[in-house]
Amino acid sequence: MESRCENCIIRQFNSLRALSKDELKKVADSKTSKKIKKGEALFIEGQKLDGVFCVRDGVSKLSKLSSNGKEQIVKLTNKGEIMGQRSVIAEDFTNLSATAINDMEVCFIPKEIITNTLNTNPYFSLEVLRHMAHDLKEADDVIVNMSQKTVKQRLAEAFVYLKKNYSEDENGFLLLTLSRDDYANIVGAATESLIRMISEFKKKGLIKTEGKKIGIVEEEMLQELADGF
Amino acid sequence: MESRCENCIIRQFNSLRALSKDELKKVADSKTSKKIKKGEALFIEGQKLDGVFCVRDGVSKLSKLSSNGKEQIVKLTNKGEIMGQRSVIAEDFTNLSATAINDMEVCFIPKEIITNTLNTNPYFSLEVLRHMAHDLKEADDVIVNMSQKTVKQRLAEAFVYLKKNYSEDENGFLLLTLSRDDYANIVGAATESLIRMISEFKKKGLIKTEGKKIGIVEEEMLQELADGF
DNA sequence: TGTAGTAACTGACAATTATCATGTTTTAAA
DNA sequence: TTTAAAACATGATAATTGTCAGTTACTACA
Repeated sequence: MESRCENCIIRQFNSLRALSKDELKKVADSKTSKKIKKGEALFIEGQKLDGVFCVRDGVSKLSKLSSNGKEQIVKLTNKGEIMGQRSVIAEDFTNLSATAINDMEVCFIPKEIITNTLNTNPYFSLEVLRHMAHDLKEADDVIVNMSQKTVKQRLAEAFVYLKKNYSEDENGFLLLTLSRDDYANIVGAATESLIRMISEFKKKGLIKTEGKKIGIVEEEMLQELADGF
Repeated sequence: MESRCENCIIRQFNSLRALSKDELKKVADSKTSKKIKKGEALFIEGQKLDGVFCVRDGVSKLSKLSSNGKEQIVKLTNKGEIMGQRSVIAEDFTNLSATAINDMEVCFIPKEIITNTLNTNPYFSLEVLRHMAHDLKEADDVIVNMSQKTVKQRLAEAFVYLKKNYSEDENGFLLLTLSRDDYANIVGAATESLIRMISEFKKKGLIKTEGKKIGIVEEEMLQELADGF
């Protein structure tokens, strides 16, 4: 897998599209590709990152440990996203851990390339800035949801979100399969509470399950539930 | 109050310090100063902002309405901070409302100046980026606290935060006086629950009150409480 | 292919938090 | 200075959510 960034479609979806041909060449020359197996960590909260990760394939969770020892999932990354930029830009330790939810393919880009380009190419900075602005807005939304909604509402919202962003297979099951524990850590609830709620949703016909797999049956009703009706 | 940005100390604390003399002059020529009274809004969720606000004095709350109609305070701004940049950069409606908690003095800088400078001065972009990276990290922390901590812990944390960031008067009362409602909206709880908790903290000698004013008595114990001991 | 370990699930109960109702105090305006 | 409105406060109760203690089901691997 030594493909050149110049030919990589993924980059169209992130800030790397603002790079010139020359810059892109430099990235391609210094990047390394990695495969990460399901369950493995890309990086861990508190580490110093010496580069960023560009996700070619697979999904990861960005999480943080609370002082009570529970993990909170802050964000799921999409294909094409860049991880670790916050830490590289702020020259700071990561505040989050990244763990592969399924098998992943990522490219690692050393931080020197990133910071150099930030210093010289304002379009790149602006792209990164836009992306971060988007993340910040999403984070605000999460804060409001976490503080003002019940666990039931948050779970309903999570299902709608997953369907919209990670689509489903031919039988109507979410392509992204999360453990009950992961769901609990997204929604911020005890695993047992969450399992009960999944059972309840299933009983009401809002979702269907098949082993770990979950399918969204009544998207509109889930959305209404999430909005408090 | 037609002071020149060139002489304004405030700018040392935000991304405007990356501006050249010329750029600063342009800002000074196009900026307007405003006084905002306690309780008044600087902007409201959903508005299109045509500039950013640089806070010279006073404190404001950035908040967002949940679908249940309750307000959630996402962040308090400090003197020197710039508000509205996320919206201007993303060319997006504001996702937050900004309301003055006490009387404020702010400078309004038209967005054209900001975007022009972002396009031409990479140091400025980088400064803005760093600031946004910081905000994003803080937002992650808030998410974790909101999801994993009890109301009691969150309130304890809020008190410690307020003492650290907004200091206190000669009698040991927090300089920033918030209504019980505001506290409830920071902590994400019903006002009644919050009032009860304040009474409890007071009874235990962790804080003292005098009308609306609140003083932190046992900072370490509050911090421990916040961390779950 | 058995078996250990993990994940999924359920019940009973306790703790936390919200809601409603009501009273008191403070604030601001006539 | 009176008076209405808002903010603060408390009690009773209900709803939500967490915890503990188990059982069952799946998965991996020796």
